[in-house]
Amino acid sequence: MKTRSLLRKLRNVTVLTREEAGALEDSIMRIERFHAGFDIISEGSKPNAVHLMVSGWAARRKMLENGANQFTAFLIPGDFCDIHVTVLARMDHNITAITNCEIAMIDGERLDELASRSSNLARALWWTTLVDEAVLREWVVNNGQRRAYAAVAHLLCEMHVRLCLVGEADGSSEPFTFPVTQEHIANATGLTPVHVNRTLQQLRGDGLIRLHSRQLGILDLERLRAVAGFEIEYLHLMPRGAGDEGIER
Amino acid sequence: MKTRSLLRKLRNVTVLTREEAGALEDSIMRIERFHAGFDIISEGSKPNAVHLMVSGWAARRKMLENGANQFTAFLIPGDFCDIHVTVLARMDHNITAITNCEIAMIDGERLDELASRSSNLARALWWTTLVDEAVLREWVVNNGQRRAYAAVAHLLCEMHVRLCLVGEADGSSEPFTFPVTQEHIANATGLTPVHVNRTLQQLRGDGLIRLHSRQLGILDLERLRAVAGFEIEYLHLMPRGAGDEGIER
DNA sequence: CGGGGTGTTGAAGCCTGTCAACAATTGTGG
DNA sequence: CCACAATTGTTGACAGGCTTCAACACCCCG
Repeated sequence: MKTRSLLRKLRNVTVLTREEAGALEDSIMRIERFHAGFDIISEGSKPNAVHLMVSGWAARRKMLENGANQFTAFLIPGDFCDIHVTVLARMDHNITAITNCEIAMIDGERLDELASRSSNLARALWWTTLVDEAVLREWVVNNGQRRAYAAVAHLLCEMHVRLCLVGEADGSSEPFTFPVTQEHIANATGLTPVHVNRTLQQLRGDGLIRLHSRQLGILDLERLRAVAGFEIEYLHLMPRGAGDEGIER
Repeated sequence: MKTRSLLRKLRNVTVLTREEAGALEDSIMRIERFHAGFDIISEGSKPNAVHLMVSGWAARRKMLENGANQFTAFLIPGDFCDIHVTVLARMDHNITAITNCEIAMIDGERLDELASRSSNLARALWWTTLVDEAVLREWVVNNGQRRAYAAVAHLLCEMHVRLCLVGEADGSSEPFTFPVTQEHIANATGLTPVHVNRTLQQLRGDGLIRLHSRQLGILDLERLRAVAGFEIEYLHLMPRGAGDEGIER
């Protein structure tokens, strides 16, 4: 079940039939593995398959002339790297593996077919795209308006919810795997690694989080969300009303 | 021809038949007018029509608890405010009129129909969506990595190209209408109005732009793009290869 | 045991924010 | 068409958040 995470995510907002789920699974042509630090998709390339994250973490990465990197998204299991690439000629950014990753290569045309046969599935796939966009807008806010302390907190809140959606975390204060370095957080928030370090120390000192050896524990979710100005509505989890296992609203 | 700007934009990347163009025009139910400063669509609302910018400028605006505003896009003629809203329950941000605006209200279902009948049109609409997303990623970079000077320059470069695409500017150094206040630029770049002012003075002093009474003249496009680190590829203008009237690559 | 990546700390400086006042421009009503 | 008000743009002084640079500690892995 390489689509396990994806299905779990979709089922937060819709009901999928066994057939729809099976068809998704069957659209996978093969699995590819990438080592941490390597590019899964490179800027300028033209992917000939849709890439779906099966396991591991990756990042959308834009490079600047001066060598700086800015992430525009973290990709976790269940996320598409490039649903709809077929429309555009070339990738305008890189997708880079943060940890070792398993990527499902999906036949794009077959996916289109499935969507045209099941309006329900089409809507669900649309939903993932639009939520990705909403997250991206929130990243603009993070980089533009929030101070380091709130920005880092917000990022942690976002990832926590998204991880919950695919079952990689739960609503408790139990630590979950959070395999990014402080430099990765810096690339995501537009801060320097040094300042991320100091900011994390503050968050730890304030009793909001625990973050050690790639394990993140959220000690006081309510307060963390408060300092982050995190409002969960932008993730659009409402539609079905069920399936929100353990995610605090 | 309320779809004039949209058609002009789409024709930069594809060929549209007279029928396709006519069908788009016919999908417009009515035109609504909004005064500068007012919300066209509000956070939390559920639009029952697709909104297309016909004339004027608007902005996607996210509000923070402290009252701060962050823009996540400037909308100009030919841009959709919310193509695909039907998929999500509610707007997670505001669309605010910067100038007086004319908005075409389009029947969403009819638009879906058109797209399903013409894969060419569907692709073109997809293209607009994906370019909007690419622009959004670039805004993350702008807010995260670029210094004020480069960020403002980049924003001007982006708007210049986009205005060219719909015929509101050309490739010359002739001034064109650029109806935003320094506060708007501040909201877009994550800077304060005061600092935007100083940054614009620098850009003017360096002989790169002229900006007075809502008219922007780009005096040295090449140098402006250089200081901005502006690389036009992210706007994905290639596909058709023609139609790039006066836009410098 | 060694080495590279990662995390941590300190000092110094700069970019940008803040506050506040004033100038210029635009819009409005008489 | 002028006068006034409101908005927008401009300037200066000062503060502060974050960066930069550099050194060192830690940890995991071969």
